Amino acid sequence: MASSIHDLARHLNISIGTVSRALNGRADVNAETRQRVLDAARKLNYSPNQSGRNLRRGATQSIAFMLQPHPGDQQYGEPFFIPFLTGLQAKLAEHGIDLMVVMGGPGDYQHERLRRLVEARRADAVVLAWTRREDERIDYLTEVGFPFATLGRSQSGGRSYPSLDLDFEKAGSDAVDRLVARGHRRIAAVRPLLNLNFGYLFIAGYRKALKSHGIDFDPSMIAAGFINESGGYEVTPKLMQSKDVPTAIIFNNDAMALGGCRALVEMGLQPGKDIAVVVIVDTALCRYYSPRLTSFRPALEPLGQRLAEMLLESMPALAGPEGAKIIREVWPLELVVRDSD
Amino acid sequence: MASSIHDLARHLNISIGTVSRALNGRADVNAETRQRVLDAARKLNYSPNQSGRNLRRGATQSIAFMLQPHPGDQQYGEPFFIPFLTGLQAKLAEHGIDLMVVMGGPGDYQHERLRRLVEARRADAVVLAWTRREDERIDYLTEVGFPFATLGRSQSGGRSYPSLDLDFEKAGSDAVDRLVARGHRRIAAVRPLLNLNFGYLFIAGYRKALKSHGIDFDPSMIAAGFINESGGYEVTPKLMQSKDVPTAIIFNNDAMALGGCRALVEMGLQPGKDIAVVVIVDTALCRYYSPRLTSFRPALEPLGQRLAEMLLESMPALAGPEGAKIIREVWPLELVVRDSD
DNA sequence: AAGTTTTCCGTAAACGTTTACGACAACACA
DNA sequence: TGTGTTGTCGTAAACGTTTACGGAAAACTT
Repeated sequence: MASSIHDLARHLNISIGTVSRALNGRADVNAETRQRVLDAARKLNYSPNQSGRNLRRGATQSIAFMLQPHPGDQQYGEPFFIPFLTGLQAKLAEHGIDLMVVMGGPGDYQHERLRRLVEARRADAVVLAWTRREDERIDYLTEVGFPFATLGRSQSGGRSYPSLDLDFEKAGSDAVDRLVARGHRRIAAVRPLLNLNFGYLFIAGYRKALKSHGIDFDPSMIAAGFINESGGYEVTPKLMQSKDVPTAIIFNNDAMALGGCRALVEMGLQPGKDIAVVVIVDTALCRYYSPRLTSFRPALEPLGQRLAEMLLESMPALAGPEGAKIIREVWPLELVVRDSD
Repeated sequence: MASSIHDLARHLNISIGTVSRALNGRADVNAETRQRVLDAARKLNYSPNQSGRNLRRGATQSIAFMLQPHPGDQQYGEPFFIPFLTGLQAKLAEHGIDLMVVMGGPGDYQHERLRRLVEARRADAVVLAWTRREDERIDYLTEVGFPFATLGRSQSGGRSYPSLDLDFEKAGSDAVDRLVARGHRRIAAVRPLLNLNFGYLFIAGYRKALKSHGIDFDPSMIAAGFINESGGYEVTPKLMQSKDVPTAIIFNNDAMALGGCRALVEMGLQPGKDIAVVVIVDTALCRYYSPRLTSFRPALEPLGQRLAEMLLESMPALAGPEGAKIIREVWPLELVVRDSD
């Protein structure tokens, strides 16, 4: 069943070298023989064995993404990542590169996994997510010189790798601006528990905006929880117990917001009426909840596409002769006004 | 940076053959030299190049899953697949096999993609989902003799491959039984639009149960839509326009149910009070909606684990000498009683 | 017509493994 | 001492590609 380049060559009475050259579009092969090779390849439906090609080329023509549960949590954040990966895959496919999503098990120590992947050279590069402020994966990859790009910023690894991030700081600040403009002064924020970078950025923007409006920062207006439904559900009641109750809550993502709203409803409060709710990272859930939640929405699929481009351009082997460009970008989040604030 | 088996051999003053044998745990190598090799391998942190190994072994030690948008729709069904893939990956990892999720772009013609994957031998086997009654992918794979397993049954390909499915027929029938027991006679069903097998099974169970209760089947009680939120939203009003309005609706999955409930609320009906709602495939969304939706819940992660086992046992190359066993199983869905019926 | 360039193709070496085969030593047995 | 047996290892071929190199023929040039 497995037809190799030898079969093809024998069938055409031609050398395997020529066949290979014809298939790979090199210049030094006669137009007519090339056509014959192409036809025969289709007829015998030959397609080159990846392992052989990889070995010879020293590259796998594929890029890995580690989809892993949020550390400390059991959530994959898939409503966020799936559209992102769709974009990533689409752009890579244009360059004939495969995307390989490796799933990290719940109890998996991600770093070991990454190490194996890199050392075995299963992929030519890797895309990282859930970036932390100090990220040992980034340190490791820069140290061994393995190509990668990150979704999200970090303070590790210098400026040696492409990264693409959303402007959580601006979104946090815009959210406050908007709520203040609508008359709120007691504004709470729900952030992720661990030291994920986007959590810091969000809160930084939140505090900056409060200050600009002359509102004192009150630590009891901030709560941290797992970034899923339960996290929001558990944490929201605490905010409502402070003596000076908030009139608005900004959630760091929509899963948390859904949990938060559930808690509010159970406390007899109706989101959007008795208390304003704004969401920073809106995946797909916000628009289906009633009331539909006002949110900041990232352009996930374009984000994936762009990161693919940036990664490719940073890799000399793939980018062509003009060499490696390290690009870093921060994208805005689009405000989507709905009914909850 | 890339340390090969030659480096290791040279460093130990030993032949590469012996190194390879030591690393692969073969019997004909002295215990002491094996230890030396292992130590040196760790020290130089050597790990075998996958491409070389793949080429020689004729196997990639990895299994592919195509995660693709539901055809005709743009949804990936990720709340369903992510836990499933987690289980799949966990079991495969026990055998040292990687799971490679290849993302199909929205406009992607899946069959071409599959063909490329198979012909290039990027993986040793493939796991299929979204199985249809007649499935050209299954026909293709059986024809070329490429190992695979399916999540879901099909009528294609004979009994030559392992398959694991949920008992949608029983769930459909149980749902009706339960609703009838609670006094309903006008029971509607919302099924997926395309000829996906689980849709047929669900409706088959539904009709069988109706018959057993002496209720005539009424075609206007069935609606078909995209299996996402919008699908449920669009289709539900039609059901409510029939002259003899349903008092209960069974949705084929939770995304559709959410959309359906949204439509009902807009019509002034409160799910769980004015009209009963039951969901067949509950991923994670049901429990967060209010009222919490009564549903049939699949054990997704175990499902993935089991399918991995079944696939492995069907592959002589991996299963060991006792050879290939083709297993097919159908698993029950667990009823979770909540507040919506 | 001889020299020079161009076009096309075959040869063979490499990429990093695994493994069949044989070699050699050590040991056992008669 | 000769013959088998066992344990351990080295040699070299293979897996399917790609590509540097060189050579023969064809096409120009003078």
